[in-house]
Amino acid sequence: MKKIITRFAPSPTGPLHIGTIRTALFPYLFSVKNKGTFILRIEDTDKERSKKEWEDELIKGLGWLGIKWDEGPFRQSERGDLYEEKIKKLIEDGHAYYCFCTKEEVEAQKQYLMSIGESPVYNGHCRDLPKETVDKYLKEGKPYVIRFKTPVNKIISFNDIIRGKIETNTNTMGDFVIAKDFRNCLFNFTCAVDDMEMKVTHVIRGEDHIPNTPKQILIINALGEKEPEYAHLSLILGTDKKKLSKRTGKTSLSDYIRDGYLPEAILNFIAFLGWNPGTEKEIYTMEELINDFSLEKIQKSPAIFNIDKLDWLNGLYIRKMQIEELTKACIPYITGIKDEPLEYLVKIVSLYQERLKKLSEINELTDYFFKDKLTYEKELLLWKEMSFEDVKKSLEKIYDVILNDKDILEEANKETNRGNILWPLRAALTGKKNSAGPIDIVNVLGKEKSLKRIKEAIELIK
RNA sequence: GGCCCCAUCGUCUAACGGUUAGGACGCCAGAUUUUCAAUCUGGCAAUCAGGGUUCGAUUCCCUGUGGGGUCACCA
Repeated sequence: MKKIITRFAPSPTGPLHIGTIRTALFPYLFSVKNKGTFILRIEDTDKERSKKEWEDELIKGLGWLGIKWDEGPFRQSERGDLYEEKIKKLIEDGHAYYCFCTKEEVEAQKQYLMSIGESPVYNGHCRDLPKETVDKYLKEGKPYVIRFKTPVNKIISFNDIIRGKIETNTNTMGDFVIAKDFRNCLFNFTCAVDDMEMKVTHVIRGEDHIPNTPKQILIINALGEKEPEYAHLSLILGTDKKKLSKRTGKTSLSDYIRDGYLPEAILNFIAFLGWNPGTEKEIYTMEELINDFSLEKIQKSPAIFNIDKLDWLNGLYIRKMQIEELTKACIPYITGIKDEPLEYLVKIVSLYQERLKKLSEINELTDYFFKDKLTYEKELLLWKEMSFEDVKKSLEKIYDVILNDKDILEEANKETNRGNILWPLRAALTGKKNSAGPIDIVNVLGKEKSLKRIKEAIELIK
């Protein structure tokens, strides 16, 4: 069987989008599963919008997720010679031609055609210009573009692995532009040439490329090769059912990294947006994904990005982490750290491991460990029917218990309701409505600090 | 507007043409509990509409509706 070659071909024109990750993940999984080759190709033919910083972010992001490529990164900006050669060949063979129409003329045509309800395509004005005229215009230095000579009224058909047969009449696409000049080729052309030259067997990409596919097939065929297989992934939508955008939520991977999502959770979540193994298992490592992946099980309909499920998954992966590893991951998020030893931080983080959904939450949850003095309303110390007088008595009692190293729980159980002891203690130690268990906190905070905070609480209600 | 794609709980989804339409997230209730989580138990909740084909349609076909994509000298 032919060796499988897939590619991920992003444009470095902005932050790494969460939807883009999926168009990287699926061809990656497919190629690794089939022991194929996965190529990273940077499509940076748009010199205005392509930036090195975006490429760096892209590569960093893929590394963070654990998506590894076998070949590349290849940059289209470095492949100009190849494109020039191919475009010349197309012109020589009569598959492409110079067009001298101005942008304005073409735009006006398009508007007109749309207004009368027809496909807005180029009218072929320069399609059959006599050679002498072309030479004359070129000599005069008249601005031009190069258009592909699309066959008239022909059905281009391909069998999409995910969607089945897709047919397009060439009349709906017309003679599209493939290059501004020999050194400035456009997307459909460079993409087709590269897929062909790199011997890509499976093009797996977003469904926004479906309309481009027949154009690319035409180009590849005109260059004398057979087109690859195509698989078009549905898009990821925001909660407003529109293409995921900044308006409806965070879209770039860096935002999610900053919030403290784990790569395992992002990967697991993204993989299950539009794919599932057909079983009820849904917690998957990369290894397992590779093992169970198949293009046939990919969903045709678009999926809405549901942050609640990601949060749940992330919490799950956080709970599975080794505590020391989790602590190290949390440290960058804790703003109050001075020179506390790692083992102390480990104790703090372990108090919150099962309460954490995102690493970024650790700061607010544990800030009381890093403050000298807590500020809170004295009402916070009140538990159910207690009066301030009751609270004061409770706190004084706990003070005595801790001072004399007595068992806190045992003492609390002597009360009619142990909340009478435990709630004011918790509030005094943390200054918060919700927290980890007070006895655990005393153990981490230490006797001296705990006593100090209880004393401060007693002062507060005086 | 032309062309193309899509359609099962709120969301992600399962169901060789025959299932009480299953699971997960979320939500609600209960258990546990000093709070919040975590955990466990239970509950609510879906086949877009109308026509066919068939003994039987979530599943196949047609039409409609809805949503999305695309129509660049962007990718």
